[in-house]
Formats: sequence, C-alpha cells, structure tokens
Amino acid sequence: MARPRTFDQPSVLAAAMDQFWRRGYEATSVRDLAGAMSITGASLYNAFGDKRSLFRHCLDVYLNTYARRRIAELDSSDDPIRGVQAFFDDLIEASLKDRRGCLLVNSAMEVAPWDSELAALIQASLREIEDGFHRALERLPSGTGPQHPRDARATARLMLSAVIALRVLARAGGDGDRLRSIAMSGVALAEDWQGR
Amino acid sequence: MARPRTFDQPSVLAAAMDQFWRRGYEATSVRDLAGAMSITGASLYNAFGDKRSLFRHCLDVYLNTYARRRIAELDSSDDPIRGVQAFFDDLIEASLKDRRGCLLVNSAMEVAPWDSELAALIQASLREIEDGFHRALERLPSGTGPQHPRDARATARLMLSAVIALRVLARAGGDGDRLRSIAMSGVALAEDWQGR
DNA sequence: TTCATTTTAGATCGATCGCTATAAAACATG
DNA sequence: CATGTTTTATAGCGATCGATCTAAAATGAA
Repeated sequence: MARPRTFDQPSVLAAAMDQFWRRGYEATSVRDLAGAMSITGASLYNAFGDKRSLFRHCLDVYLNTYARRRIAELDSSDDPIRGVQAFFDDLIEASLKDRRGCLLVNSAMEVAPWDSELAALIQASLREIEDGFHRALERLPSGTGPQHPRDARATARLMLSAVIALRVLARAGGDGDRLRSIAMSGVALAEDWQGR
Repeated sequence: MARPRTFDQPSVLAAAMDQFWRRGYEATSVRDLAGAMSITGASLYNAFGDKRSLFRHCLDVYLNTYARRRIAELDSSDDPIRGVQAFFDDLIEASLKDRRGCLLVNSAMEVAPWDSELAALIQASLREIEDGFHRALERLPSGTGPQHPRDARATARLMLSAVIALRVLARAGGDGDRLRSIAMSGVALAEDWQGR
C-alpha cells in the first residue's frame, strides 16, 4: 500500500559495487554512487542507509558473486591441480581485463584498518580462500618424497599470498608477464606439494 | 638574505609520511598534514608544493629510509639465506609493532591506479625488491637436485609475493601466527631453491 | 475514489575539502 | 639601521563532502 521502487536492487547494487571497486571507499562520493546507480541521493539513503552500509552490501555482493564462486568451483573440480590451475587462470583473465584488482583485497587495505567489523568479515573471507586451497591440497595423493618441504597449511597460505600479490600488482598496473609468472608459481606450489 | 625556515625539513617530512602511511592519501587532509607537521598550511604549500607533491616527497623518503635499506642489508649479508631470514624477520617485527603496513604497497593500491607517474616509480621499487631477492638466490650454490622446480626469477617473484601479502594482511589486522607462517615460507622458498 | 504510505526529485544543511590572498614577522645584506 | 626577500599566521576562496528536509508523484488498501 505504498509507492513501489522504480529501480532494480541487484543492478543498482552492482553499479555501486563497481564504483567502490574501481575508486575505493574514500575516493567514491555519495554523488558518484547515486550517479552510477541512476538514482537520487535520497533514494540511496532510503534504500541502503548511509555510505558505509551501502559499502557493506556491495562487499557482500562481491563475496557471493566472485570470491565464493571461485572457491566453489575449486571444490567441485575433479582434479584439484586442474582446479587450482583454473582458479589462477580465471584470476589472470579477470586481472588483465580490467585493473580494479580485487574488492576484497582493496578493502583489506583501505577499509579494514578503520572498521573492525568489516575487518573481521574481510579476514574471514581471506581465510575462506586459504581453506579452499587447503582442501584442494588435502585431496591430493601424498607426495612420493619422504616428507614435504612445507605442510599443507603453509602451502595454502603461500598460494593465498600469490593471489593477494597478483591482485595488488594488477591494480598497480603490473605487466601481464609478471602476473602470469606469479600465477604459474601458485599452481606449481600445489604440484610440488603433491610430489609430482 | 631572507627569513629562514623555523622547521626542520626531514622531521616534518617524516611526520607527513607517517600520516600518509597510516591513513592513506585520500583520507589524509592537508589540515591533518599541517597539524602533524606542526606547521601552517601556507608553510606546507610554500615548502612542498601541493598535496601530491608532498606525497611524492614522502614516498621518496620511505623508499630511501625503509625499502632500500632492507635491500642493501640483504645484498651485504655474507650468507644469502641468513640475509633473507633477516629481511623477513625485520618485516615481521615492523608489521607487528604497528599496523600501517608498507607505504609502498599501500600506494600501489591507492595511488598507482590514478597517477601513472607514481605508478612507474612504485613498479620500479617493487622490482628493486624482486631483484634483491634474485641476487640473493644467484649467490647461492646451485641445488643438489638435477633441476630446480622453479627458476630464480620465478622464486624471487614468489618471495616478493610473500612480502606483499604479509604487508596486506598486517594492515588488515591478520594475526601474528598467520604472518609468521608466510614469512617462514618466504625463507623456505630460498632454502628450497638452494636444494639444501 | 479516498486515504495512508512510500518513493521520488531537488534544494540545501553545516562541515570540510584543496588551495591561496593578504599582511605581519623575521631574517641577511648593503 | 634601512631595505629587500622569504616565511609565517590568519582568514577565507569556491567546491565538494555526507547527509537530510520538503514536497510532489505514485502506488495498494479501504
């Protein structure tokens, strides 16, 4: 019994996410957001609360649309090595297509230090990626060598480090060869752990 | 034959660097800077030009004071492995003492995408770190195994990735165990490359 | 149709942004 | 000491910040 909204919530959220993703939190003004979302400032505040609240929505959308999708694909891959390979291939393709980097990593740098609640969410999300790599490693047959140089947890963390560095360098404008080299090493970490 | 400055240039530059380091470029206002430097806005603009120019000075100071000092210490170490160990130990200590992360990595995320000139400087500086690791690896005796799983360049890049990820996670509030685990893997990369 | 409710659009709030104009204060030189 | 030059402090520029107010437009329920 009231006037319905004229905009589609998911699509305007995607537009807002894109702004935060490209420009960062501080450098994105509410007017930038409203413009990109093609709604007025009043509608923005009415539908999503303040700027921080809108950002939180956007981060949720990002995690569900991108981060967790990649992890789920890794989990559902028949061959964990090929799954890791696909994970990094996807990352490289996305990183070279545009230079926004990863909203999660971007937020870890800019937002986490000033927002303990979002910091916890960000830390947990990074941990999800690490755990995804860890599960992939655990699915591999034990290595042929007498012992592994690193355990699965340390290897998973190093693979996460490759992902983070890849995203940082991509956003900073690193050349494709550099990015591909790191991605290749990320896959090699899993192969080496397996014992090959 | 004019009135001399009442402030010490290096010390006020250090104060400005600290602001940019902790809060980032966008979130630091010129008034924040002037306050931290204990000078007036007019003096700031008179001595350092505009905000971007001051930032550039601060980044230079950071590179000379922190980044290049660590690389020089790595180069001058008798045992490259111990040098790498000391490099990461230093990083861990600094990362746990405060949560500012690394001004170079912070700037790679926030500044590089919008300032191609600074982006080039940042890329070159990251490359200096990578090259430092590469020189350390090249100084090691060849591995005992028939061939290395990765070449020295790829290993150096993976070590740089560990550094970057360490800094990102430190700024995002990652716990000490996580950081130390990555640092340990960074050292282990050099040890594995050597063949031990 | 009437009414209650919500969403729109536009103007605007006080605060702060990067930056600069003005003029007094402080020195080195002649 | 007088002069010229630079730095200082203060005030304020126009623009933009996040956020909100008012009122018209648009709907479903009665």
